Amino acid sequence: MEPTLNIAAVERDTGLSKDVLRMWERRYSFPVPRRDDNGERLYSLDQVERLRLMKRLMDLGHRPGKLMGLSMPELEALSAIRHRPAVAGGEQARQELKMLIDLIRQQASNDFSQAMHQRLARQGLQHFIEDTIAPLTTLIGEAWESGELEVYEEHLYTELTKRIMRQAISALPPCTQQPRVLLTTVPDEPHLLGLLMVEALLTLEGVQCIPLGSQTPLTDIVRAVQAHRAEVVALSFSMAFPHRQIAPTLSQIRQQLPESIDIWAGGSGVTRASAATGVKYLSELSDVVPTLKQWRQHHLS
Amino acid sequence: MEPTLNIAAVERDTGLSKDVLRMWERRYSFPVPRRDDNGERLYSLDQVERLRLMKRLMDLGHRPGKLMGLSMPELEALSAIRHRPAVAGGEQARQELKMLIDLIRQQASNDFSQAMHQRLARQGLQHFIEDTIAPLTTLIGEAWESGELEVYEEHLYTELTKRIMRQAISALPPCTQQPRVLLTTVPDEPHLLGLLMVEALLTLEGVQCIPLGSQTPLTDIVRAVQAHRAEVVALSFSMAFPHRQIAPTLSQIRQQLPESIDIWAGGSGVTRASAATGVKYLSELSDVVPTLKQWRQHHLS
DNA sequence: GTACTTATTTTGTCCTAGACAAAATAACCA
DNA sequence: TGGTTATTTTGTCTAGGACAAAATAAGTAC
Repeated sequence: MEPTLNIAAVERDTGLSKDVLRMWERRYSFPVPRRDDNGERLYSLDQVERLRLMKRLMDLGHRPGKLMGLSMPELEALSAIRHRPAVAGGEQARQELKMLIDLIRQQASNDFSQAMHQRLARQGLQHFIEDTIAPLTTLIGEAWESGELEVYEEHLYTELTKRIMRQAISALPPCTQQPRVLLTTVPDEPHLLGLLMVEALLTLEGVQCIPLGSQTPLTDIVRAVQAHRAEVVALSFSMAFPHRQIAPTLSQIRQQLPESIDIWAGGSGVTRASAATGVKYLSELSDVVPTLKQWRQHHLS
Repeated sequence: MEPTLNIAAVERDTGLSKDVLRMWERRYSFPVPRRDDNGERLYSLDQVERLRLMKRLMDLGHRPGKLMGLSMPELEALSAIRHRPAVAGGEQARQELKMLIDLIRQQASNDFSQAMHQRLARQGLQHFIEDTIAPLTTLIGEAWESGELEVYEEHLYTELTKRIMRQAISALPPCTQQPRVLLTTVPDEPHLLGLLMVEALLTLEGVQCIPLGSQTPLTDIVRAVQAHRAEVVALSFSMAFPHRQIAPTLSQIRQQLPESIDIWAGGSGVTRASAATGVKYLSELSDVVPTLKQWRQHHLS
């Protein structure tokens, strides 16, 4: 007797909303789940598996209409294609990073943490971020996109890496220089790793950071900015965040904050988002420090 | 021109689902939002504020039907009532904890972190968790329930405390003893602090912990257990998690895992949940170590 | 009065099916 | 080839009906 999932469970497991699941059934005749005595949908594990794959492909820019006609092997083939260029840097550097990922895949968390700590000690925080964490996170992202990595492996990587980052940040001396930057993500966006990298880079530049963690309601972001007298709000959006919602979300925050306060939006999700007025988009990690310098030049002269 | 929120924004800001918002409007005639040209709901800030308050009260066990008739001052009065007994321990201990909370409220994050580090060094990890973090988190919870604390203050507390905890955990030596415990939360449950306390206590007992962070899809929890050959899955549910969903969620995981694997469910949310078969409920942090000892006695003899 | 069982109310989540706007693409023209 | 305009695609909103599980009230036995 195979287990089945109701529509709420499928929403949680796939990230596709109930509305979308029902609409696809209406429009494309997929997925058509069984029904229980009460007429409620019961999805099979196969259907959920396919939906997860389709969601992953859609986060890469594919459209549901095109994916519907494809068979499972065709979808997997599509997923294996590299969509973005591989990590820059020498072949040796790349091999080293691959080895770190292999540790995650072999469930060798202790070895992974130890190796990362060593790299941090050797490279120093700034280079550790630029040359290890950033490219490694990109590699992890690519591996996930192409289906080589399980979600739980990505979770483990993220959790272990967050620990190292937070540890490194709290080892830095407290800062008192301008500006004060409030860092967080909006609801439905749990990914915090990119923002931690930003926080580390900013802290290295002497910026006072106020880290609110992830998923702060917009109302509370606005209130926190006022309470902390922050001059900048930094928000991050991942690929998985519904990119249609990014611009309206940013506009809503913009609307409730005085013009004098900067909003910086970053993360791999923003590249596919339409622009909101009065918001600075940082598409690369390397944009952070120049944007900061620009702010200081503009406000501290 | 006052800003207005559409139904999706209200869902994000209040945690009340669109279905619930529409149903309340139909049933109780609150909230009745304005409509745009397209007939879509536009909620005012006042309505959202009231909804946030009602959600907080409902997480405490109040029912919407009773709350609907009340005025805003009456709701606030209701919220100010203590629902759970205050933190145990002497008056002096309590005052010290209150002072820590005050640091958060004064936006003195650095002072807070420093004070916490001092306490950790003084008390040692085990007592730090039992005598500082656990009661402090309870106090924070109470302050939030009674409306004394803003959401962003709770976020800041959580983020700073998570950092200290993670730092303390990674300072411990790697463990090799049985069992292997996989720790995570389910989707829609972002609160990780309680689980970090459990992880620390378990690590102190020599347990191998596999921390997946928060919000792992159920499918991936199951896969991770298999891949890591974990013997125990520890899940945590906060007050804010829809308690109706706890039992079905746990049952679903139970269904997909072999009987030999323990499921431990904890957090302040589980006390209001109905029971799922084959799941151990840990209602208190102090249940963790006894439950572990029981497991070891049962499996390692 | 207390403990237990049984009705009733309350409440959230699911359902169908229609509508529309914004984004993405195709078609067109310069 | 580049830029503008139509068309298609897609997600999200809408209304109102239905039902089951949880919570409460009512009833019954001790």
